[in-house]
Amino acid sequence: MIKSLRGMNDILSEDYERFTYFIDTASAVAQKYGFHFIQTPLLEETSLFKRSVGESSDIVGKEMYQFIDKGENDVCLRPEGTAGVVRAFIQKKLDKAGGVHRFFYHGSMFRYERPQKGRLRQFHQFGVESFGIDSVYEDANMIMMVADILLACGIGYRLQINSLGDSNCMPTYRDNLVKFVTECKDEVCEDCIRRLDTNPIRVLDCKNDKCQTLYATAPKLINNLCDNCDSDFTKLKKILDDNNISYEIDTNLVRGLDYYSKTAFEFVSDDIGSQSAIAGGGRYDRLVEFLDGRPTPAVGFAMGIERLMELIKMPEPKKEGYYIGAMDEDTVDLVVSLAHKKRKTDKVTIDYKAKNFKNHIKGADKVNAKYFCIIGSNEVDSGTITLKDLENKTEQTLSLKEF
RNA sequence: GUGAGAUUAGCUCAGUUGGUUAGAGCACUGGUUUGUGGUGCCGGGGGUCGCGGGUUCGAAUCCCGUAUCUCACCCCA
Repeated sequence: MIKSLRGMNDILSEDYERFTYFIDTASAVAQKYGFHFIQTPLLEETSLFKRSVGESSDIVGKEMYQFIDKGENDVCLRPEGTAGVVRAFIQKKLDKAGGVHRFFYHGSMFRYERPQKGRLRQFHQFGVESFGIDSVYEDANMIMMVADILLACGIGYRLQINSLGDSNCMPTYRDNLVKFVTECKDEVCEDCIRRLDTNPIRVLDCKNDKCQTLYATAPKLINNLCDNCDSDFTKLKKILDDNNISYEIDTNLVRGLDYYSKTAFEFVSDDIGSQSAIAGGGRYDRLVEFLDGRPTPAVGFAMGIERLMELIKMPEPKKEGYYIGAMDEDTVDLVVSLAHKKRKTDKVTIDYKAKNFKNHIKGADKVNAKYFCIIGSNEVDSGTITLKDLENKTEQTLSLKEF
């Protein structure tokens, strides 16, 4: 038997119902916030991700589905959504057009990782990106949108926020942190030594207890923000307070992708295992210019749909459509014709076999039909059919033509 | 990439110190005498016990390898 590749799942039946329910719900919220759908290719030039996500990240370093295509182009399946949207934004010259551009997207992402709960090699994200607004109100707007989406799906969460500083205050802070960690280099774990070279800020969320004890006295970025970043962060907290969105400040919250600055946030769930981040995002004011666009402030987020799946509370399924059954072999033809006619406007389920009443009604219940009718010799003789409403348990008689 | 646990019917799982023909519940399917409600009753189909080796008179059971899943590390949505 040929099986799907490791970490790549089929989505069908109830999973598909949940999946599309989430996308429909999230899309509706995004549209209320004035965002427009954008679809970008699954395959992009590899350098796009090297320049945006960053070569130091694990994603680019070892998790990309990368290959040379038949035209000798170095390409890869997208590992995340933001880079492609930014590329499209620049390619369509929207950076030069000025103004505000707001997009949402959803689709498959690919990372060559060891699969576990909430982590797949092909997974799906719903995300939004907002270009052209440097106001912290837009950062808050993102957080409120995620909160609205999660609320609409009945999903509980904890919100963690932090500020990563900007090109003004971050580099100075990073140097100080490197100095601090270097001084206790003999005591920290191997991973942290590695992080000093690759991405020093990441030492802050090291899970090693010993490291955490050492870092308790490390300089905190939150205390070393420049005036602009500091006042924005204060404002962000006020907006969230004013709108009754509770949050925790996590000074160790570090986004894994290089392009983030200033506001960083993560929505986590305590009910889905160790891969607990269900949504994450933040500001990335420098990314457009890194990708050769005109400098444009931007902010966005992405949600991991697979991680949300088991948390989504679905609405009660409603009875819908018709079930038509034949009592005799020679009325099956009529049932098929009636179904064909009725399907112009409604969902219709039929069985090609003649059965008795009880068996047909079992079938009707199984497909959750709202109306039930059965065609036997009585109906053919009288030219009428009896329509039974399975919800209200009422019946009405119609002529075959009226049906 | 590292470590641990799992894999038996479509699904969830039993299966004794290795011993006849591998079971249950749910699901599926047929019947319940061709006309009014699902839940009742009676039947039926369905398994290369993940795959490949080995030990043994004999393996679902013990050993080795391998694939996949799960959990954790790493990383991230």
